[in-house]
Amino acid sequence: MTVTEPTHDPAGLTPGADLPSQFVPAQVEGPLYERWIERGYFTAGKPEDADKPPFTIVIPPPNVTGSLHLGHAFEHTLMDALTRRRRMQGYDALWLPGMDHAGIATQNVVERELAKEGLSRHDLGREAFVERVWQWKGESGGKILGQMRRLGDSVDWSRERFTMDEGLSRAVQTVFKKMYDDGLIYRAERIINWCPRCLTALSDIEVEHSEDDGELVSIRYGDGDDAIVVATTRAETMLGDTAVAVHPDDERYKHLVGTEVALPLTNRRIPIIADDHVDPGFGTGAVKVTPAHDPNDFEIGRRHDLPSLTILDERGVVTAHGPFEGLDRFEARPAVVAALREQGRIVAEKRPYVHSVGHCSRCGTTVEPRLSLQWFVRVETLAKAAGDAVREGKVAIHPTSLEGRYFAWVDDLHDWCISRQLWWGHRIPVWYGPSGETVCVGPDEQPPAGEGWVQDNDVLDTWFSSGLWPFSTLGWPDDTPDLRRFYPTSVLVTGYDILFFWVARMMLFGLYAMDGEQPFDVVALHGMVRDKHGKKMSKSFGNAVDPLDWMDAYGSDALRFTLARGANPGTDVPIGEEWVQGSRNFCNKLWNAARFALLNGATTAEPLPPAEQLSTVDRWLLSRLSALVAEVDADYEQFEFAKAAESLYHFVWDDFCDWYVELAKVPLAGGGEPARATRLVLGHALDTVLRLLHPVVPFVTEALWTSLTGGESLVVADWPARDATRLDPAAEAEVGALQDVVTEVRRFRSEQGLRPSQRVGARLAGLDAPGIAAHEPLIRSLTRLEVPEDGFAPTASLSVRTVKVELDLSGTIDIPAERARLTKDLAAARKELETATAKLANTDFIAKAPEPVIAKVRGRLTAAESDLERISAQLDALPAS
RNA sequence: GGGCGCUUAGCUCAGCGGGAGAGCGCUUCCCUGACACGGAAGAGGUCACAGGUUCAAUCCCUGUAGCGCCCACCA
Repeated sequence: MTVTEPTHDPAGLTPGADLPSQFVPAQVEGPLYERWIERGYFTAGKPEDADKPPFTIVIPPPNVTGSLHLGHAFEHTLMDALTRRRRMQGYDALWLPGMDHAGIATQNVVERELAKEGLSRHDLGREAFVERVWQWKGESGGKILGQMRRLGDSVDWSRERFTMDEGLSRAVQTVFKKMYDDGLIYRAERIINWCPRCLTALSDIEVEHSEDDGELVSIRYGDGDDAIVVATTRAETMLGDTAVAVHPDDERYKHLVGTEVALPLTNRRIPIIADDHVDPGFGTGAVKVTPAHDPNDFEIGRRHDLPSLTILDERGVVTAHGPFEGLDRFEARPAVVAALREQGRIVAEKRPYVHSVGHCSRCGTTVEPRLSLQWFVRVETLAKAAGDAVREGKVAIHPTSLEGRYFAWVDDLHDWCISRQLWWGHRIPVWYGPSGETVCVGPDEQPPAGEGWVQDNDVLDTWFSSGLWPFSTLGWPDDTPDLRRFYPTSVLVTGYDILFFWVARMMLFGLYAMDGEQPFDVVALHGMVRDKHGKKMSKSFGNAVDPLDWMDAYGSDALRFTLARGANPGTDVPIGEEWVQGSRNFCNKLWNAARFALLNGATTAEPLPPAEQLSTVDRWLLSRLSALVAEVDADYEQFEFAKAAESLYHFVWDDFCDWYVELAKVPLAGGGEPARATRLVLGHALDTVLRLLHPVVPFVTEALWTSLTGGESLVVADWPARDATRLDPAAEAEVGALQDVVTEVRRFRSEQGLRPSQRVGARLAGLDAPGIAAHEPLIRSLTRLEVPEDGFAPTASLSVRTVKVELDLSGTIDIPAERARLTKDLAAARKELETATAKLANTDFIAKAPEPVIAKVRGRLTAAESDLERISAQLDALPAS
């Protein structure tokens, strides 16, 4: 290492520079990110990396019009940590960024903007509207990119993609065409979920069900002996009834099956039919059948060849039915009931009834089942393959407890409605001819020319294009170097909430389009970020947090570390500002530990000396460090970020700062060979910890590491190797004993009310025992016990393990306090003795418990015995107050 | 209506067959020459309830209560 003259550099970016006493994230983050970008560290697939194994993550593309919320920050922290670690491990790591056009969501946002100007999309026309959305995308997308830079995301910006890119659009068209030709995409008239506000079809998962209050009314159809009573929560749909259905075995109605009944309020007569679907136990056992407005009824209608009568238009307004025409469905409902009541046909009054109602996941409007002509994906064979890929272990789902949800969905999937009556999205590449021809147009084909040909007006479900993301972003359908190198992707990191929306769809498409090759090897599912009381974050509830606010206040590292600490696989993450403050404190602690080390000449310029040349304390730290490397490495591998972060936190704060640094002050002050060794241990331990922490907290670690080592960058530094040779149980035991002694003396001091500044002379005995030998200076340093002067007169004593400490309290000992303390300890020791004795007296225990367990209890017994003896003696020796 | 999960310190959560843990909060003392975004020492829990299995249960099994999530075309 070249020796650099220390200069004042508040950012701490210059090797050898002085560090300020507080870590100031704002001074470090921007310059470091710039530097990383300039040096091209995040660019994958460079020629010189050709020999490295590839590692790929594609980002779950955020909605262009949005901004990143804490959930994104969480997800990005995990992906960045995985990517950075792999890069350090010597992989050619690609984290591919990008955004989603998010069809319906984006269109809604832009329409809302237009509404402020008093315009609708129809005022602009399709082309101008789409142009407007592109414009909006340009403005809005920038915010997300800025947030990603703030977070420190190590994405490969040269490969950024957007689902409406030309290349990705080609991929969409190619898949559509292939599926169309394979008969996996078809057009049909079906009952679909319709949003009367968004004016488009929705897929099943875009409908959210909630338990809503409704009213069940019973209506009498027909008169006299032929009368039949039906119940409904949607009275207005009776206008479209084309039958009444009963169960075939229902004796009450057998005589009526095959007859007709007059439909009230209209002059239509409708048949009474028998169908298994009807539950004779529910209500009256008779059901009104409205094929055009209920999926079940549609099926019944098909079975019985009933006509479908549509009575609501696309906005949910009643069409052409006398007095009700022009009424909204929710106005029509009470109007119809009132009219029926007037005719005396309401036989049971309205009854409150809670039932499940579907709502548009985008706008909350009650979904209307609607009969219409739409495009569908035939899902059966694709879903089977998607299920099998997980069953056969080709794709692993983490945590496995969430596999069940995946199977439940994939194994029972209805055909997927993919057409949307929107303008923003991939237009369906199908053209209709003047004489009813239908032509699906591939990406490199020209649409049919000539009079009368028109393209389908609809666009594709936004999840159609995001389902292609793992390969469309890598250049498919072309056989590109990227595709060959980086597909299948390594890990998919995403929330369990879009397991169905996205993960399952990528599986369907990936396996289909890539000839059975899975889109990713592992799916790592994370939970949702919640507020500090575990409540869902939402803007309307007022508990949503902009990650930028916390990054501004506490730094990106603090936010990232907080999120990582909460990342138990698959479980939700509560987060509050106090948590982030705690992480900020941790970063600052780390900063100051490094500052101490640098101030005291810590270095990595020379190799770590062999164990024989190191003190017990040094060997202890390196042993702990060795265990830490193994733990953290294994935890990262299993996506156990919370555990990894926790281990690192405690190593840094407890082992390194509270013990090692304090202990190191003694040899450092002494100089010579011990000081030299200490500087090396400080340097190497810090170096390793910074490497281990870098994936999670990239900024502080980078700033400190370059200062400490003078190295180029942690981003491209090597990941620490596990090294079991530094494990040293003897040193750990010895320092454990030392810690016990120190803690006990401190406790004594504290309970005696002795201030740290108060000089206390003490004589230490029993230091000849193994483990404590030669640690007297350390003990004195950490407990602030002075070497006794002439005329030392001990007035108090305590003993821990083999060590006896006699103190000169100059007659100020607080006898009642000491008696209370000892009495409490005595009681604890007695209890311990009792339980251990009882256990060992149990013959079943002796006979059946494994030997190590018994040995442990024996050990506890002897320890308790000696404690008892020791404490009793101390109590006896205590002068009467 | 199905399926899954949760109930551990004031709060948020780890742990999971053999001596109850963390962070924050709380109490006392301390601005000691890395750090007050700090240091030291503490208090605080019949691990929801009831049975069962076991030498041993917070941990396994059964049931009860409360909470949460997902799925579902029952009028």
